Amino acid sequence: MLKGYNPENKVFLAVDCIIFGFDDEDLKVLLIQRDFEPEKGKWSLMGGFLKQSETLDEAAARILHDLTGVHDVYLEQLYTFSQVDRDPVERTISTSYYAIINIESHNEELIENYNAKWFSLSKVPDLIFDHNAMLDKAIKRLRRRTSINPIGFELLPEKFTMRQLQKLYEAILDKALDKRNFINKINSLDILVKLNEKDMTSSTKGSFLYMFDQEKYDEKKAHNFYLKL
Amino acid sequence: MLKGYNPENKVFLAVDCIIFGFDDEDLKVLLIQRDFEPEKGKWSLMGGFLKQSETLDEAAARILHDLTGVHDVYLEQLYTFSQVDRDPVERTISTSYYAIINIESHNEELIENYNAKWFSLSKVPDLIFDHNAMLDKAIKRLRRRTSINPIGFELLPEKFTMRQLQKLYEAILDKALDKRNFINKINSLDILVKLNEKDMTSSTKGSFLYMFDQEKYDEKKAHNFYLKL
DNA sequence: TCAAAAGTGTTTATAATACACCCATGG
DNA sequence: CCATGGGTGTATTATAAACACTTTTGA
Repeated sequence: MLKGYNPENKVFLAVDCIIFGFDDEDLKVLLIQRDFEPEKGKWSLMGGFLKQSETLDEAAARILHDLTGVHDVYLEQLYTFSQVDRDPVERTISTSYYAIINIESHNEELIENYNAKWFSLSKVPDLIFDHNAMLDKAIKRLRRRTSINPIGFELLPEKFTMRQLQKLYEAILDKALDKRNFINKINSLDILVKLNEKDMTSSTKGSFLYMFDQEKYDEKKAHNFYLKL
Repeated sequence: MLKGYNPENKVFLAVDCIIFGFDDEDLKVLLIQRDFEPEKGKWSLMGGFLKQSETLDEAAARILHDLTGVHDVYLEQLYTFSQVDRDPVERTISTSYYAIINIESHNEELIENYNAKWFSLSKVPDLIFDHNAMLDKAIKRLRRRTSINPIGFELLPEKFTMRQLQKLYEAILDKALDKRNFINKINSLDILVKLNEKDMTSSTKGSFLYMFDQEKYDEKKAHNFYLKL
């Protein structure tokens, strides 16, 4: 046997997915109620085990899809949790991933799954194992991330108003932003297209809709543009 | 058997440590030459397997100590690598950690281990497995990290000159910095103590030595102070 | 007519950058 | 006496922050 490749050292490696969504008001996280032991009935992140033939990235995408029907989202690795007793059944290490998705555009998929539900961050229940700690870490990362590279367009519908975008950032950063400064900063990034179209549902006056310019965004992202809010 | 806890899913979980050091000129990384298979004779990061009774943090500290004698350093988790064929022997996932240490203050420990050696970043050889990718990721993280929170005092002797500190930042960031601007910024952080003592080895005039004020540093770190260089 | 959201610029404060010369001394 | 690194300050520019009023129209 080669040094260290001792079967006694083998462990279960799980993957847990933290899925954020936004509904024009609150930042939410997707949880499922477990219908199996251990901790049956409790809420948890979407989790599963890594298989021999897949990478962690692939496992995260598979697990998310299997449990919620959601697919084609960009999942980013967050952290690997390894407390010895984190899983009461067997020694299990867990690598967590997080993603942010547009609630509306994935709702159909979710409706079919009765165990998955969105929770506002302020109303997240006690989760199994160390999942609350995972969620906390994901929130922190999302906040830091947001002020480095403008993340967040993934959370909105294709066409959105400045108000929606601002509310999104306020929800992520958990603080109020000045409307004029916000608009000026976003505009200075030059990654939005203003449409000749108004959203009339939000006010009597109606507000212009914007779209996100993927090409310009990709171009700028390559040089890591900062966005201090 | 409980859902998913299928022994077939078990994997080896390795830990690899990227140790950065600084010698007044270059940023270096500590590597060891393997004296066992696979890839015997090739250079690699300090690596080993996670054991059942320890966390990844503990495994990283143990492995670093076992292979180099170095102890009591702050190791931070970097990323978990999971390419299916990254290890030719067995399916092995690896969680990487990185640390920055003061070369001088750990040299005794290292001298006793003939297989460990410092390499300038520009002269790192081909490493085993995906260790070059790990190193690349660690360098990127270190650079980003450095411009958020002043890291780097760990890399210097207890007493150091402004020149040394500037050289260190230049080595980490891989770019030249303006002397006056650098000193002004560092001073404005108010975390250094200027000593009544000069280092005479570096020049005929001699340059004042500084120490790092741990108390002030901890105080400020709590509020995440930024340092843009 | 009024409530509710949309839209719009300027001023001020702070932070980042660019820049050049004299000093001290060991060899 | 000169080469080498040490030490120092100011002006300019760029970015962030604070701040208030007018517009529109459906209910």
